[in-house]
Amino acid sequence: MTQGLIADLEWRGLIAQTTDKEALIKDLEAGPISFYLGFDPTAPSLHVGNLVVLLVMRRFQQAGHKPLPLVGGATGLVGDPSGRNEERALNSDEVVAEWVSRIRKQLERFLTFEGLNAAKLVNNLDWTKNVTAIEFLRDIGKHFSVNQMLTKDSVSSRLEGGGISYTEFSYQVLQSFDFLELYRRHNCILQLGGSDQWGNITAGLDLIRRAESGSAHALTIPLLQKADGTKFGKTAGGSVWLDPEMTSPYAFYQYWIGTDDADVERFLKTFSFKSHEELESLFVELRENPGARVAHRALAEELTTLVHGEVECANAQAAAKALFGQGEIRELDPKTLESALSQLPRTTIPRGEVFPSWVDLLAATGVVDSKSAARRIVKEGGAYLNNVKVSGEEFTPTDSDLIHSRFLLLRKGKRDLAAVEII
RNA sequence: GGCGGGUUGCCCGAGCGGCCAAUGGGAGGGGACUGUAAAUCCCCCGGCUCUGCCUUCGAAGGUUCAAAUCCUUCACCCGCCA
Repeated sequence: MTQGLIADLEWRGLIAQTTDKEALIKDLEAGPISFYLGFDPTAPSLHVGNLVVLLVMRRFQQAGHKPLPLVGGATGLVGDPSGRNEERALNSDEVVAEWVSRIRKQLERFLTFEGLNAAKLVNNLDWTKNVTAIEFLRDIGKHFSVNQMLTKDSVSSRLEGGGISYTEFSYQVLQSFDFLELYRRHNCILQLGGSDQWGNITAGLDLIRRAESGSAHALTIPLLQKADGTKFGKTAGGSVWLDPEMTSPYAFYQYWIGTDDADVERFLKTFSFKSHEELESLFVELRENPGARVAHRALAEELTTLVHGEVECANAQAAAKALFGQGEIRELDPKTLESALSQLPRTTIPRGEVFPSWVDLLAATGVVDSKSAARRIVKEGGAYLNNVKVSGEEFTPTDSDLIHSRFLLLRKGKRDLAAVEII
């Protein structure tokens, strides 16, 4: 397996930059190595953008290497300036600690914590919290040249723009310290990261050289770009999270189904663990018969299964089939319908209560942001009840609109759905 | 510390006393076409008890019949000088 790891990553377009590639390959083939990849807790959950690098970590583990997934309990308190043109808002200790624990839990899903090359979760707060400011300045800071620090992209772009605080300026020193500590404690000789991490990672290599006369490697992964130039992993509603409470498995599945044709091949190469042959045949299918969306489905299925499990994936698929099916929604059997609707945002109305007007109902379910927006969408012909367009503002649903005398299915546009349940 | 410039809706950016919920672009939304894709075309894009009303143009006061537009103070940003 170790054999073509780097070649495989190259085929997938997952290598942006590496330090001496020959030496890296040699070390990788000489036997299992320890490597690390850090995630800063900047939100309560990881998102699909993190998945890109996380799955590269998984590939390394499958090739026999030992992952040290790091959660930035310390760095998350400071804020990484990379890729930002503004200072980050600082979060409180409690909030960051909470996010750390949630992210740890998520990471566990993607790596194996058993066997010879079991992954080991680490938190940089463990080795930074007891270091005094003086120790830090003397033992670590002394190895850094401010001249060099200033040349890092993350810093220089901020010097030209909105400025940078001493706090964020110091970030690269903290991250370097992590690499040094992991090198010392676990003989970690490789750090992975997004391509925006190159500067931070190489700073760590320098520190290892100066402090320990040691040498290590860096490998960065390109930031995933979308064909239309918009940000990967964002929808109108915000980021696509891995936490099912924040992005439902259904919404997660739908995100991948909606992938631009022009992006599908690259996304599959980035995320899929299928064999090259299987992938190639999907690409052929995509080219010859894009309307069938076979590759889109394969992508959505594999990722939803990986992140949410087979059961949730099956539910999301069943819901998609039921809700987007050409068939008459009323003819779905109650069980299928109920499980499909359970994937959607849901509003309840006590049985016997009068129904709100069409506009009020749309606003209440959250498919639109306000009543004005509801009126607008109704006028434009974009509002549907039970898959039938309802364009009169005056309309108010009645009992006869209920499916199986319990549900209403509201839709805005092609795919923005919500359920109303009478209880 | 001094002088000057700036802060406008999700973002960029016009407006510089009434004709301003505020030009334009982008993002976003709906419709048509197609395939839950892209491109294209049309429409929309503060809120509400919607032919009208209410709240917005960094914050708070003030002038005026009338302010995003004028004045005062405060906050933040950006230049130049010290």
